Amino acid sequence: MTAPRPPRATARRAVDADAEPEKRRAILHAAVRVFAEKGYHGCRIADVARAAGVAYGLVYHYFRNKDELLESVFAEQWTILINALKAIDEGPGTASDKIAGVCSFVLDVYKTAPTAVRVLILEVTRTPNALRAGSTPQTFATAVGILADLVRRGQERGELRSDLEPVVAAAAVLGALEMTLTGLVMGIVRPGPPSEDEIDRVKDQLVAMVLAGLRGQAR
Amino acid sequence: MTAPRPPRATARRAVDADAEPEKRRAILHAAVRVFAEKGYHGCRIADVARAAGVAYGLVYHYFRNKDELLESVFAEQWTILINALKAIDEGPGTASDKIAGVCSFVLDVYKTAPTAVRVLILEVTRTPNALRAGSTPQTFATAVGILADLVRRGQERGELRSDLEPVVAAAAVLGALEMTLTGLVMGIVRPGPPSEDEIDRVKDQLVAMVLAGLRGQAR
Amino acid sequence: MTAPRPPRATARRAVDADAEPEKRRAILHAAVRVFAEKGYHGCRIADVARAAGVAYGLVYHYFRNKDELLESVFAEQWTILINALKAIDEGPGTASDKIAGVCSFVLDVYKTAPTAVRVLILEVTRTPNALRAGSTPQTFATAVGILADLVRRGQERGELRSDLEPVVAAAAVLGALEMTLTGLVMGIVRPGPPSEDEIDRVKDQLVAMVLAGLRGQAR
Amino acid sequence: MTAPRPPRATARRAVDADAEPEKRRAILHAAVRVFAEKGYHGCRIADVARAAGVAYGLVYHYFRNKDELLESVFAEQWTILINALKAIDEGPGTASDKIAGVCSFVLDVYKTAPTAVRVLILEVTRTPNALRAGSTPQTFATAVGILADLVRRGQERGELRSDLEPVVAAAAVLGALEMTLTGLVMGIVRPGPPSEDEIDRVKDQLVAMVLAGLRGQAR
DNA sequence: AATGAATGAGCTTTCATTCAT
DNA sequence: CATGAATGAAAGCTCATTCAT
Repeated sequence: MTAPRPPRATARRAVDADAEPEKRRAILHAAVRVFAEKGYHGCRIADVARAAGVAYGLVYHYFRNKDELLESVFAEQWTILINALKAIDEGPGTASDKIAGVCSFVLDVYKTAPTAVRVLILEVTRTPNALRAGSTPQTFATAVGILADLVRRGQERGELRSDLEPVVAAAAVLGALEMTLTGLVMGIVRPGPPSEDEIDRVKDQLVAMVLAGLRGQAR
Repeated sequence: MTAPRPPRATARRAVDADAEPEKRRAILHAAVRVFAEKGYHGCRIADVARAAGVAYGLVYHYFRNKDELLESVFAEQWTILINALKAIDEGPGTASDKIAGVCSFVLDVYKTAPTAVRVLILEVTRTPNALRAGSTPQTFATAVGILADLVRRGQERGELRSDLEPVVAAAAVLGALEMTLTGLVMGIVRPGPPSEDEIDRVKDQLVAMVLAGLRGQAR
Repeated sequence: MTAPRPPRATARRAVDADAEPEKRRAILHAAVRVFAEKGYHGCRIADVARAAGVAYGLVYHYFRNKDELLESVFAEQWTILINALKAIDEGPGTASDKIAGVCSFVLDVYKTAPTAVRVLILEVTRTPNALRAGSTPQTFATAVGILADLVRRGQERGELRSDLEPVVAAAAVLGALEMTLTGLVMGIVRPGPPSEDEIDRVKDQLVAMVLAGLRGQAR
Repeated sequence: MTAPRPPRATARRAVDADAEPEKRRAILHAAVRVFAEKGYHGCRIADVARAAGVAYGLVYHYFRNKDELLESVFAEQWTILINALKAIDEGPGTASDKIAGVCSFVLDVYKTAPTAVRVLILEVTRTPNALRAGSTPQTFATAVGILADLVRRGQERGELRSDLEPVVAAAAVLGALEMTLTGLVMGIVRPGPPSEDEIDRVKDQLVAMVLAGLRGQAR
């Protein structure tokens, strides 16, 4: 999930000066879980603290208030996604490969960390304005932007149809991805939590559909 | 305190017996606006009452509680959408025509009632479970179901590619529609509120993309 | 205490449109008591509500928050004092009479409403800045100003010594009044709550001292 | 983390054994400032630590708790005042001289340490009971007592009028002193922080007024 | 001696809901 | 029908105090 960092020269001192305190991490992770479970307003600080196994007040030691905590949750999740998008973008392959890669990435992460993905994708656009002001809108735009660039270059190389505005195409792809996920999560595709196989099958269909949509038929 | 009002000239009362009271409508409409503006939890009864220009308590005269009010909002909006989908579904034309019709319908409604559309589409999956139990989940499933049927018949008639599960395809189409809308609303496609022309342009691109995706590659 | 309003033509309807709600008054009065008893920070909203015999939330129905409540307490008390000062100022008598009248007024009110006086006099200058910004500083200045005017006119008429700046003299008089009261309240003059006789005796001494100070000896 | 400091050249340490640690002083001084600025309840331990430039926990190393810290602040300030009063009391001169001396002392100290004086004089009577139990009430009474003694001896020597109870007179003098100071501090006498000259001018007027008040009219 | 993370009781504030008029 | 005052549970936030290092 996190890009592989270059190994340290010296292995000692895992805890360095600017390292993030362990409990801060615990709180952040707990927040993701609780948030995913209960949504923005259902997510009580007390719940987060309990889930993280820390005292109530410690949350306020690390985060100014509830909004800042949840902003941090978003920021972190988006950072992960955006880094992944960038890595895919800068990697090898055709535009089609990369778009397929994006779909795969999201659905693969979903397999291992469904709650995180739910938070990331489902809650983005429905958070209160106050929060959005913090970080989300730009980050959302950034994610769309990366995808749009990808589409644009595919168009320039004649790989993708050129009668679509890149941003529009990017948004549509992201939306298809999100709602498919939602359908999976909500048990609309098939009741109950989806199996890995099922996720893969859906992934293939999604990729096929998306690519066909972006290439368009010659007719 | 309240001055006695002059009695009505005509005995309309009997006729209005089962008509929806004007103030109930006002409350419902206000709820849509406030809900769209602030989201589920940010939407306070006091806000709705103020926006509707009625007294606080009247909301509780017409609705048992907040959840019932918001359920009603959803129910109303979904009913409109589902009726439209059914009408399109049952109307004439190929599956492609109908899918294009759905996209057109949603984006056209958006032109005249953007907030309502936002509520309808954006808030569906993020409302508390309590609410979903009420009406939303089924309705959401219903909408997806209609679209899926449409896809299925298209496949049976050889019009659409048959390597996609209808529900998956339906979800993807709905998602593409929703996120494109979101992009428009959030000013990601172009800053500022979109013009009608712009919405139409986006609509054409969306339809082209979606149909290509559902038909498969020309190869 | 409140200036007598012109009697209404019709005696009915004691509760008119702009009348202050009874419970609001109850809360305000309770606030004075609790505030006097426990000071600014010791004064909990819960205490005030209980003392007023109303529900917790009602306090917030009438006052935006704690600060606004306490500001109102101040404003009310000061209004009473300032009105009394003005009445004395505009009444008949020499400057000496009026100054004696002011001392008498304060100590007399103290006899009947000791807590109110304590709040008014003791807490004025020690309230957090936030509160002062609200109302107190101007009002305090106003009270001093009225006294200073009184002194000035006494000087102009040759009744009081003219080698004192009116504001300085006014502040000193007010201070002597306050601290004497404090001494009485804190049992420094004599242990236990002071009797009415005692208050009168102290009053006489105070007046004698203050007037002598403001007249100065010719020597 | 803290770099090792060079050892002292001279073995002063033994001598300093019972000396007050430098950081303790820093905390105490910081407490005076913060306390003066924000009042008892507005004064947070964190603020004091920050103002003193020491770690949070160190405050608790030197003081058992917040109350003890603030008691120490009071105790220190009052000790200074009471010592000065005693020195003046036991020194040479008439009662009038001594009373003038007290006024001068307070206003002179105010010139060099305005915040300390404010704390000392302004906060005395408004601190929570808990604190008073510690030290303040007695000390306050002590200060008044010394002044009262001074007045009594002046009366016995026929220097001051004898129709005043010494405690009452003492309280009034202290009050006049305090409120004049307050007026100065709050910019009621003249806007902005007072100049030294201004303080001196006010002092002369105050002394003249107080002495006239205590001597009574020659009649 | 010195540090600052960690704790949790206590208070303020919000807001859905009720109810008397 | 209509009103809005009244209620109180629930949640956010603060800050004195403790403790491991």
